[in-house]
Amino acid sequence: MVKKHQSKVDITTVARAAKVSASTVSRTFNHPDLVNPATRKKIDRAVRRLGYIRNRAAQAMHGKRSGTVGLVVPTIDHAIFAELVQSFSEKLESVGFTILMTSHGYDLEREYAVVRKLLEHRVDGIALIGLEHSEETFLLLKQQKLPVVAVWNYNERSRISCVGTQNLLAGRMGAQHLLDLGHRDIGAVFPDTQGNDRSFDRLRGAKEVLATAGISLPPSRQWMTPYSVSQAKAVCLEILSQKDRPSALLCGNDVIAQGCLYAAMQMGMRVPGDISVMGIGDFKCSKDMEPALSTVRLPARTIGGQAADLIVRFIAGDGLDITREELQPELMARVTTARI
Amino acid sequence: MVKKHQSKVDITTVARAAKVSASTVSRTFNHPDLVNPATRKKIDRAVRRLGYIRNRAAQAMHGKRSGTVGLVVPTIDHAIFAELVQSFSEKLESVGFTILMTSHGYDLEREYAVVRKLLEHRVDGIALIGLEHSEETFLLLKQQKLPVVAVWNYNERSRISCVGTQNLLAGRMGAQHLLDLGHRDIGAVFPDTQGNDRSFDRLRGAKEVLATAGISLPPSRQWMTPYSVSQAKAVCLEILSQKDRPSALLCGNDVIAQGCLYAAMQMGMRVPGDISVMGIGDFKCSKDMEPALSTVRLPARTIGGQAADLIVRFIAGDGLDITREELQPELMARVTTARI
DNA sequence: AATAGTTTTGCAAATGTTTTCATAAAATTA
DNA sequence: TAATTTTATGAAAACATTTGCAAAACTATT
Repeated sequence: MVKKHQSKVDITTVARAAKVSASTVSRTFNHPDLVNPATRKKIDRAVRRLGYIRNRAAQAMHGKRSGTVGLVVPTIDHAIFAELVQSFSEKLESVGFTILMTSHGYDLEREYAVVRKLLEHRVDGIALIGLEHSEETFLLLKQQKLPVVAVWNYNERSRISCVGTQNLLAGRMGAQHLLDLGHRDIGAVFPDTQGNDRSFDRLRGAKEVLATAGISLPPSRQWMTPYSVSQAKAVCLEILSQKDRPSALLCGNDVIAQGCLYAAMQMGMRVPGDISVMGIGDFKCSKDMEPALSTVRLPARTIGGQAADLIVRFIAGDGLDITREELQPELMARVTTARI
Repeated sequence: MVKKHQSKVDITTVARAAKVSASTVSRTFNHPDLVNPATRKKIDRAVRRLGYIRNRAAQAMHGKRSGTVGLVVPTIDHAIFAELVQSFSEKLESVGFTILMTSHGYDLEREYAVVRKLLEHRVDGIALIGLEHSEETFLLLKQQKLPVVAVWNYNERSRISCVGTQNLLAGRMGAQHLLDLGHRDIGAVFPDTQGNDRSFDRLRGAKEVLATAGISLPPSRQWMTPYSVSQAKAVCLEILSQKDRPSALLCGNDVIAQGCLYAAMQMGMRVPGDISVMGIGDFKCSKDMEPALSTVRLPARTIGGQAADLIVRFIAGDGLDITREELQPELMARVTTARI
């Protein structure tokens, strides 16, 4: 082997090496059945020898699909979307797509920017978390006539296809559970609901249920903390140390609930003896916490999988009508909540 | 407005609408200073009106960079890489790159396949987790002359550039800490070290230190569990319930340690009173656990940030010499470990 | 052996950009 | 005002592929 393959090798390099035309090489990749097995073997060898790698960019220029799907999440830094993202991308990768993942840190302006970026890359489809997006984003997406799926939330009147649960229901279930256990003085620990419809709906659901039971949720019974164990713990330390504390805490999600648990533990309080703690989400390790966390299960893996299926179906060209798939949250009454 | 812009709008559509040539439109994007502000405004308007979005694929064909960086992780489903990935992509996104993320589930064969896929997409650079990869992968990467950075591990003789810590050191520090506290009967709870050099090195480091102290780590003192709170908890329940249990447990990472903590709690055992638990990693919430987890801190955010910097530098063209950046693990002695 | 049918291949056009080079227009200098 | 420099624009080639069409090479059928 005298000659090193320094310079970039493209399809014509391969063609020359195999003594065929570029078209034939292209065909070996895209329609192998149309080319003579013998030729195919020759070409295969050349490809291997030269270390040729197809250029998706060039393919994509022919209206061919790019083979990528965009995934837009608020953040990657948390357990929250981990299972969702994993099941979503597993499924898509299994049918040959690559995921272009971007995050925007709960900033809908930045979301618009990253969606644009994905569009520049000519993704074959886009999945977004949640149903709250800027008007510009919706417009952009509509204009493109691109498969789009909102994941995580379900809403019967959503402007785009969605697969997820009604967070409203989850909020209701959480509150109802506490009510059923006899709690009347309930505190809510939620993240900022700005640009976060999941959280907003959950809180709204909870308030609804409480209201019909004649219980209000005054500002003094609401606390705000981002989705962070640390910060939630800090907030809860304050809540728990005030003498007039609620008998139960409904948390915006399991991360916050975990913070609460740790706060209680640090103060030597018993859960659920001294205070009940209710989460929302049911993350992978919630059932293993000590005490095991009562929560409302949102079927993340199922959602991710179905969302992937849906987007694949869209890309395959089964129309683009708005499709909505609802999955049900489920009460997981475990140890951290008890009758008062 | 009579005519809808149904058909795909490309650069020439815009050019026509703005009554200029395609070149000028292209220039407005790539070298705005070369075009007359007035023309630029005209073009801007046309772009906006038509909803034009540049086609990166077509750009990429000109040797122009694709604006993407590939990130290959074993899994997205865990806390383990969350901080790393977040800081890595934050930094890259801030300079205009988009992340192409793929996972392989600790399978080095699949890793090869996904790397190939990234190459097809003509990423401008690739970051991989760890330094253990298949020979084929190394070959492929070398052939391509592409910026490549291995993240998480440091090794002075690595075959590719790397930024990370010596997991060996982390393992040593963990073991040493337990030794310093007087523990002589130590158990190790680690994941399978197959295809996971991080874990392998940590265990090796621990064994080394123990050996020099004259302590061996017989099979009966080693347990295996994947990185999962649930499964770690299950394994630890067994460990703790045997009457001849070690006085301290060194865990492969903080997720496993968390499982141990929960197991102890469930059995009503005191940590560190009845048993000491040591983690490795120092995840975001480790300091907030109750009791606060003693662990060896691996500076994930710093690693992610520096890796991103390095890859940007590579892409910018500052040569491709193998560069190695070492970050130090740090002992975080907290509450879960105590003098025997 | 001639014909018809089938399989395999290559040519050339097309895809959406960027960039080099040339040219026209405007601004500056003498 | 003429000559020179600068600025702004367009034409066309280039990039790495795919694909429609047609030619060439086989096979099968008479």
